[in-house]
Amino acid sequence: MNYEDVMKLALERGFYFPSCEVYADAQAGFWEYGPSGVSLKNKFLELWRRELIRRDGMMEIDGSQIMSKSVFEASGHLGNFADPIIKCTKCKSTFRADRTISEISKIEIPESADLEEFDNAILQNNIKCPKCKGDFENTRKFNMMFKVGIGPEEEPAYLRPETCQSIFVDFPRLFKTMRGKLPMGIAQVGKSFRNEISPRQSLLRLREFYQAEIEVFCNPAKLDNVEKFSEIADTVLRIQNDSELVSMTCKEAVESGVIPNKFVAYYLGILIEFYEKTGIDVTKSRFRKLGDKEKAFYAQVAFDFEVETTIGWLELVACNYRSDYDLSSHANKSKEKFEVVDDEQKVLPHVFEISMGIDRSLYTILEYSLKDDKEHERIVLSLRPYLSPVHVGILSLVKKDGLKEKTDEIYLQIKRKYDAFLDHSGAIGRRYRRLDEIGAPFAITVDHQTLQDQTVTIRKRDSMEQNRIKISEINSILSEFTAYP
RNA sequence: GCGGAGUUAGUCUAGCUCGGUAAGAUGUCAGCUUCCCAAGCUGAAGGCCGCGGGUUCAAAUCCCGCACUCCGCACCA
Repeated sequence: MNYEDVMKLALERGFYFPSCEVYADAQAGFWEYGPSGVSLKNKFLELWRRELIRRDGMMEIDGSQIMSKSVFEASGHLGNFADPIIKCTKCKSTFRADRTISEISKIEIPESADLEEFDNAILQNNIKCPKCKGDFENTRKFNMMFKVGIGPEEEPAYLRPETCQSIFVDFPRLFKTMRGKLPMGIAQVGKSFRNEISPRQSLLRLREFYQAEIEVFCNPAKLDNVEKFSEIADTVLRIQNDSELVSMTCKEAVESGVIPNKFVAYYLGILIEFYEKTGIDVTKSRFRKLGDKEKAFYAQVAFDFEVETTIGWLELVACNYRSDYDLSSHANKSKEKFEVVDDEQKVLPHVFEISMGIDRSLYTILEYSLKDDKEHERIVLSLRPYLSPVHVGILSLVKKDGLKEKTDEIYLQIKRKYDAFLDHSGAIGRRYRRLDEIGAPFAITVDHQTLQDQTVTIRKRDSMEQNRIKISEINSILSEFTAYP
């Protein structure tokens, strides 16, 4: 199913919808998760914790969203997380200064250059607005961070543009107090904020968005000394290097040099094993190795994990080898010591990060799971049972003859343990269809026979087949089939 | 931010040319009936027609701004 089908489902069934929508001054790029969306998101994150955090023995923190100016001076975001832009005085169109100059005059100025360099180049080469030939205003920087004023004096601080900065800043304390030992993974789930020029496509480009970030701190001398590598040595990765897409095992990727070392390969391996369990078809995915121009300013080696969707390739995860960029910057700025002892030697750890876009991942899971079952005239959200917002619908075939009461009784027995939805009203087929649309993998129906022999029917979402089971078996069956893998 | 297309009940759409205080389908809720896959009947709720201003006795309809959504450009998780 395509973007519009997913969007419609999201709006109608409470997955997500625009923020502040009743007001005309609502800004673009802000969306809210409804009940189904929150339930899906929570389950997705639980899977992430199981498959990455616990699997690798990482620790998880929860940092502030507002961070001090110094953090972003050190991280480089104040200087680099900004585009030089120029605005036409006549038609008010805005352009990227570096791109416009290179297109018209073939002069390459790095985007981090002084603003005067852009102005000079524009003057000397007589560069005019490509649309209306008007003159440009002076070049200015558009920083994508949201600035906030703290307290009555409005002391400047910023909403974090990525969650990981608190991980870097907290690293010395965590290493000391949590008995740290390299390699050490620290993870965080939370909101990040970027003042995008043009937010677009609901969850896919937001100004306020969720990230699940993992920063693994390691000894740069030991990047090929990875005990756990054997766990993923035979896991297949699809890697796009330049224009060529190749499928190879992690072991082959390291041996051929496509991936620089076992350390990076291990994390790409467990990442793809995680995504396999979300229901996304990983044969439609790739790790795209980024060229120098595409990489973020802090990255030494970068792979984007992308999945093919109906609106094109979508970047879900950025995997960056950040070297000691962050720790040395924070060490210099703060004068704190960020070195740690590994094998009786002082080292400044290097960092490999797995920066996951949660909202985009959830969208992609929905798109891959949503099916149009034309034969039975229904829309089915075939989510993996452990990700479904509702695990089971509890239905009475009819309300009368005590069936309603019996149904309520069963619902009460299981509602704390499972996400169960109780429904008595309307035709039974209609209720099954509704459950199909929110992805409930099971429906339990109480009928007249239930009152005689304490059995119910259990219906499976994907096959629509029904079996009769004992009430006493409901718990063990649901427990088995809604369990995480 | 630019260019193009849109915005009328939860959803989809009619009405706009030719101003006269909103229509249908579907969905939702309640009841009856049937009793295992969107059946039927009855009833109800739900819309300051994206927002603001103007023209007019009167605006969903005409005019002007703005916002948002979608498609391209550029940027990114």
